Amino acid sequence: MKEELTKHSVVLFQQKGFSETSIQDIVDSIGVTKGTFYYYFTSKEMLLMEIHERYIDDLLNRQKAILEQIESYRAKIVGIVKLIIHDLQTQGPNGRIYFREMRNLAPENVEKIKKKREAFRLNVEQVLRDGIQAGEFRENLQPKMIAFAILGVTNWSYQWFNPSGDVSVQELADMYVDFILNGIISERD
Amino acid sequence: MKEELTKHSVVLFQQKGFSETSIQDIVDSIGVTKGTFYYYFTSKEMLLMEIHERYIDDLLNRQKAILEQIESYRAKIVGIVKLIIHDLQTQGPNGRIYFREMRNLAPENVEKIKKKREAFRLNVEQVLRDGIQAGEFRENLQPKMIAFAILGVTNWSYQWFNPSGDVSVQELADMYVDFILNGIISERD
Amino acid sequence: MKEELTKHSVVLFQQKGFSETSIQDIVDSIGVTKGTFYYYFTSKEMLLMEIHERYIDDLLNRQKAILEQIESYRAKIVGIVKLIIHDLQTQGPNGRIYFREMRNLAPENVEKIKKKREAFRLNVEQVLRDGIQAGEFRENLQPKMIAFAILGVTNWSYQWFNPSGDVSVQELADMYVDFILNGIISERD
Amino acid sequence: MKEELTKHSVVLFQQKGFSETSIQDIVDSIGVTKGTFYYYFTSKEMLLMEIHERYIDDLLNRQKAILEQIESYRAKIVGIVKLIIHDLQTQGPNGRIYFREMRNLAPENVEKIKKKREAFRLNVEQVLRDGIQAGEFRENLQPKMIAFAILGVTNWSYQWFNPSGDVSVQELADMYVDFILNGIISERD
DNA sequence: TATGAATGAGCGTTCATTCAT
DNA sequence: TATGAATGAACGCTCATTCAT
Repeated sequence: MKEELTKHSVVLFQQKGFSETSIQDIVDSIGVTKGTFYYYFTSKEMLLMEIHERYIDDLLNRQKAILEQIESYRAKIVGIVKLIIHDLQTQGPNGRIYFREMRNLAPENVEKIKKKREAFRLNVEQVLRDGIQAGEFRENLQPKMIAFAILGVTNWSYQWFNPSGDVSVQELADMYVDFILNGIISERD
Repeated sequence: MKEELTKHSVVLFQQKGFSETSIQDIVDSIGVTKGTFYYYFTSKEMLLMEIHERYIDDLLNRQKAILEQIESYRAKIVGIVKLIIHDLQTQGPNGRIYFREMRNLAPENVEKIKKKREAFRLNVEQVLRDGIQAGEFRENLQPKMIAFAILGVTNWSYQWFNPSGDVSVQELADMYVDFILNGIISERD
Repeated sequence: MKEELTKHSVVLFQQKGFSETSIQDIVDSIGVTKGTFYYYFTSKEMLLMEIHERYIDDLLNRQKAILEQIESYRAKIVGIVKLIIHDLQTQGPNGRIYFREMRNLAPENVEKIKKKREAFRLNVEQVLRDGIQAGEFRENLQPKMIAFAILGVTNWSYQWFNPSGDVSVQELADMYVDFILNGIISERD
Repeated sequence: MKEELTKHSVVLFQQKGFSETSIQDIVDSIGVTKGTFYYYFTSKEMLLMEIHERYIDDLLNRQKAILEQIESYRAKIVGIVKLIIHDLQTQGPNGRIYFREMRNLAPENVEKIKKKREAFRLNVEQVLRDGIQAGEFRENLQPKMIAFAILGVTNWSYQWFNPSGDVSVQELADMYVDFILNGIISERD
């Protein structure tokens, strides 16, 4: 039941937004009463918190696996990009909430989640830094800014990409890996 | 007064979100009463609509100028990237609302705004398409997806970039132009 | 278990009030679940009813003993005053509920308790009436009003007296006996 | 309207208790909506706070007048007793709330009211102390405890006395003045 | 004897909106 | 042009109670 509530909440939050989704909406969507919701969650915020935490924890775990298993820094970046893009299909709504609704958490919870999100980004930064030193990436890159740029490319796709449209998730991932690695210019200046 | 209301609304919406900002909050921030608000706006949604429309119209105008005045396609892309990034400083709050709060518009209004946002993106797409044909950009690019990638890099910065931090808006813009044009890889494989 | 539930309820009711204490609070305080509560009590009101009834029945019994065993009417009054005041220490919380929470009983239960409370008071009244006739008390007293006055002095102490403070229960009882018998004036006019 | 709301609230609180009276009950009783209530009061607690404060402030003012205008200490005590008893008629419901519902205020507000209530009692204590020294009252009295006893007699009447019954407020006041001054015993032992 | 899941009614509160002035 | 009183619907949440197990 708790799982059920979470699952339906995620879909609703993604469709209408956290503030715009009422507990009534959630419980109506699975035919139980509000009391039931509060039997499983102490508050609406706690539900959002759980969704956030579960998502980022999962992401961090899988990022860790990539960082440990793959050797070249280029391959690590490729792995992380593909990780995010592939989630579009399997975790779509979860991700869309994750990338939007954080304002509605209490300050202390925002902090907790922010730390984990930063950890994810800092890992990307570290790969870039190491890869620059190893000569795999260009020397004049600012790791921090470029990490944000890469995450911008991938995360932004959660705003518009339709996994069941013309372009498949695989194709998108390949294109973005190529874009990130090579840019768009036809030949070096 | 209408201007005043809009300006303060933008700041509040950006800080707390549209749903989380009450009309009371808005009018309190400039010391008038709710009646006054409804003298100038027919509804809270209409205010949001105006903010959106004004922002995207302005963006489209300036994009148009770039497209018309600059010759090379590379330069056009550079121009558009710099346009978005520079707005971080001058239009920060406006942009942040623009990139987030669209859910709260009625379907017909969403459609209206969406069309204009698409126009902006389609212009980027067109530049890419033309640039590919002209040999300025790599041939194997999918213009649509790459347009989204470029906008991802730039728009995402509205989520985290602090214009008064270590890195200036100019520096960020330069870095992102470089990233978009050249990617991160050190040398072609 | 029933005893356990009652005992903890009494303490909680006294601390927070009947309406402000939830069944959850009660069962949490002894580590069982709500189901258990409803196994032993048909409703929250019934618990309150039992507390009230038990308290007043006990009080009536002990009042009866005093009325039967002691001869002089003055001594009977002294006995009753001491009975109430001494309960402050042994029955504190019980008494405090008794003197406050009756509103939350159903009308028919209120009636039942009220009758017993009245019986207690009427016994005081009777002692006064008999004592006046026997010349032990002043002639111009209205027994009913004076009974209320005496109970006011004693019962009110449940609102403020701290049995473990400077003044002991014994001292308070002695003072109040003296006050009730002699008043405060220094000499007869 | 605010006055109206307060007046009806007082009656309802007295009849059913604070927790047992809903905002809906209050607004229904004068045919407005809940929104109206919250236009005038920031919370239910604030309403209770206002009732308390208004009542105790008024009481303190009138007590002050008595303390200043009347010379003998006996007369001062008589004045205070009559003040409280007479309020039964004019302020009945207000008083009944005052003597019961304080648990529902936030700690800081409880403190504020408690201080004022204590001031009232301490004034009685002071009169007793001065009166003892002046020889108007018996020497062996403990002012603090006796102050509580006197207030017990008077305040308790708010629990049972019906001003429109057999005994008038004046008669009750006279009886209680007599009781407090002389006690009930027929002759000294 | 005790649990735990579920209910449903109600509560205090918020808020966009209306409208007479 | 602006106010302030009022509305009414909705919201997050609580809680006494039920009941199958």
